[in-house]
Amino acid sequence: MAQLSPQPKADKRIRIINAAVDVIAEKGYHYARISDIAKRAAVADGTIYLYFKNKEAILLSIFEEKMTDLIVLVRAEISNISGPKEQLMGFIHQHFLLVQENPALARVLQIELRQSSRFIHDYRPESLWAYLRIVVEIIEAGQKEGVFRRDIDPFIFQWSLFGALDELSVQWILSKKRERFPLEQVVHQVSSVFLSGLTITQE
Amino acid sequence: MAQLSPQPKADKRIRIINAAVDVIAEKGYHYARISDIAKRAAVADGTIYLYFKNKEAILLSIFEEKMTDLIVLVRAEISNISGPKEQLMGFIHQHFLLVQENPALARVLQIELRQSSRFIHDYRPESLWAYLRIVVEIIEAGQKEGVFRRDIDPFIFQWSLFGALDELSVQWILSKKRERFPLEQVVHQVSSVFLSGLTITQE
Amino acid sequence: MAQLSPQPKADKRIRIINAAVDVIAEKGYHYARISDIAKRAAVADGTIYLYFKNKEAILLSIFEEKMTDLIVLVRAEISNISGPKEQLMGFIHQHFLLVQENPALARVLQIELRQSSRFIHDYRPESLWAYLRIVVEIIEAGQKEGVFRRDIDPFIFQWSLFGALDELSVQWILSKKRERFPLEQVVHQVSSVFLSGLTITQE
Amino acid sequence: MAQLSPQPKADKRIRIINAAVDVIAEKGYHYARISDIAKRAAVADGTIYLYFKNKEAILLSIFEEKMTDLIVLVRAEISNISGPKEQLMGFIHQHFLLVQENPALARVLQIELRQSSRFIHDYRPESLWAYLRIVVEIIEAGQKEGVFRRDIDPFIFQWSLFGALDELSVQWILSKKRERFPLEQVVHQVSSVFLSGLTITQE
DNA sequence: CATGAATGAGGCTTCATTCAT
DNA sequence: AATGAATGAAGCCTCATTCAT
Repeated sequence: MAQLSPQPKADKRIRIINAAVDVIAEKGYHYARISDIAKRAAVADGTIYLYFKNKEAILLSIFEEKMTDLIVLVRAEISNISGPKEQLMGFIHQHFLLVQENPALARVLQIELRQSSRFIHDYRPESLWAYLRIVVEIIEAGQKEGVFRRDIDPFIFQWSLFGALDELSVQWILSKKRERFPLEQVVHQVSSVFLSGLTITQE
Repeated sequence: MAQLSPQPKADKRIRIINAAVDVIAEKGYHYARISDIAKRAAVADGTIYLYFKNKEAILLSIFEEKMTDLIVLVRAEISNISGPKEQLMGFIHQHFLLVQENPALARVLQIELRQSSRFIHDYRPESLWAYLRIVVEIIEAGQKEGVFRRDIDPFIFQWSLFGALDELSVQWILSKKRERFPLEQVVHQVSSVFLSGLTITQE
Repeated sequence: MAQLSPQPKADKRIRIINAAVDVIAEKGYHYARISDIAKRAAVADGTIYLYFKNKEAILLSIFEEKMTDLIVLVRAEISNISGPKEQLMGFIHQHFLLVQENPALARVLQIELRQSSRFIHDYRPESLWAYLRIVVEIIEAGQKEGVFRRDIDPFIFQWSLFGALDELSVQWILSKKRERFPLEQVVHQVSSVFLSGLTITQE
Repeated sequence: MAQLSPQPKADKRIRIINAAVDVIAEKGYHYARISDIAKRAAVADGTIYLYFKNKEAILLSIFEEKMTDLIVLVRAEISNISGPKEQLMGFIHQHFLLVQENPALARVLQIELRQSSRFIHDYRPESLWAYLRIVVEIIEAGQKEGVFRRDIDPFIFQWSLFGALDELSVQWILSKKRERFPLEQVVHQVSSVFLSGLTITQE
């Protein structure tokens, strides 16, 4: 039995995850069939169950693993930037950059994930919190440095910002004519509003 | 034969819609069974199909009808307020008030609706746009009056604000300990950030 | 309440029967809905159950009543003809004439009736036998007169003839291009074959 | 674990087809439940859908596949016979033989098949035409040889004969007391009538 | 580890029939 | 007698999951 699989080996789990991202992004979680994912991953249906407990576990694994990657990536980018305002802009920039470069993943993480009742009801999305912790840290640093208003609650702010980024991303993903909707401009506008709202006004 | 039905003629259609809101909010669209909705509405399963073409039509009807109500309500409230800043605060206030008073409906409108593939793929959520048009009108008025920054794109702003309101609502709905999360404070914080971000700084 | 119904009155039963013939001919027995029949008859769904026990009873009533009419009609025609050969030709002619003039009824009697499991399994189609008795009587008369072969079993002959008439009618009804398939020629051919087969050859 | 399944690998598809023939013959197409067929075939309900697109496809497959078999069989028999008259008798004989040996199949092919609206409306029953082509070929050969009357239209004749065979088969199948109705005699009578009707009379 | 044929639970929907008016 | 809104039983079909090979 020679090497037949296009990719080396052992990556079967990764192939399944990536296939799942694509298929779920295309059809939606509830309309994505295991057999679709298996076919795209070029494995047998049953093989999926060697790597994942069930369909929902795939979704949660996507979330866990991709978010972990993203956090590492974003943290790395942020660490090269100095100044809380600049870091927050960097975060916003990175977020949209990732959306732009991984629209399928973005769609799964932002829309489809919420289809899992476990995700909504029981699951504690630690990874999402870890992602947003980046924002909180920037804000708290800015507040300590006296750059950001102390009366802003970082907890509420993080969800406001995330909600805005999320919704704009969704609208961008769903948008038929994305050219009318350049992400660079979105980055600029969002940064402008949130930073103005956050920054202490020198009066 | 005493009067048993709580609402003698309270139209079955309304009963079904409200039952659907409750059940879908509880279990999620895909896990809400038609028979659950029928039972909650105290009608036979088949009766639902006298009023709605199919399951998805219930979801879309909820959206259409409830959004129409909301728009009327919010517009009425806004019309009593003068000044763009105050109106925007009023809008934010109203949004969270409605969420607080109709958590099940809020959940359906904000989370479950997105489960319908038709909603995502084909459907044009005119009602949502009509709702957000309220925001756009306030902003454009403020820009004309010179109260709001002209460089803010109302289109992007509306989605930022909506995203923030939406996400905070969701978090509030999902939040086990809502007391730690008083909506009044959320209103204050969000208004503060978005208004500061939007308002022209007098320097 | 003035006279509103287009037809005098009391004819509701007849209206239903005729509506049923049309609808069943169009859609087939199992795909014809009671509500379709009711609509075509311009009565309420429930009204049908004042005249018929259930859906199957409509089908059987169509059979009973229409066959009774047909038998009277055909017998009347035959009685004007003398000579067994001429009478048999007359019967064949009448059969196709009726098919041609009442294609919907023909379809129901010949195709759709067999959809009723009761018709197939329990029901004794006396009316059909009465119809075919006309054939048997002609044959037996012919045999007595020495015109028809005595070795022909009228019982088997009646079904042969009926099968041939039936099948040709069905093919004619189903035929898209009935012009290629003129019933007059069919009458001629069928009469020719069956009469030659039946008549004593003068050798 | 002894051998339990009667036909180890006797392809499930064949088991399903045969089960469907039995169940449909017994209860009629519209009253035959998929679960009945599955039970009789000793497979799960879902398994049927691995082999057939839907219920109607089972019926059409029965028709296609069984007719193909029948045509081969009948052609083989006919090819051993010389002389158009003898061949036509052979055809009639074979037809009733097959009915006698496969009453369930005969019932499905002759009665139940017509329940499928697709069969009636859209479907072109090529296989049936192929079956009847055997008759047409015999007649045309006989006409060429001068044995059969030239004024007989083979197209009309084929349907007459088929209708007669069909109706007699149905009556035989439905007949409670088949002994009163011996197929050998039916063969003889039908052959006699149709051959006399078809053969050129030597006067 | 891998396969993929087989399973079978379960839901949406239809529509004949009922019954309060 | 007539209505037609309401009923609810029942079936086709899907698809996540299993398991013999």
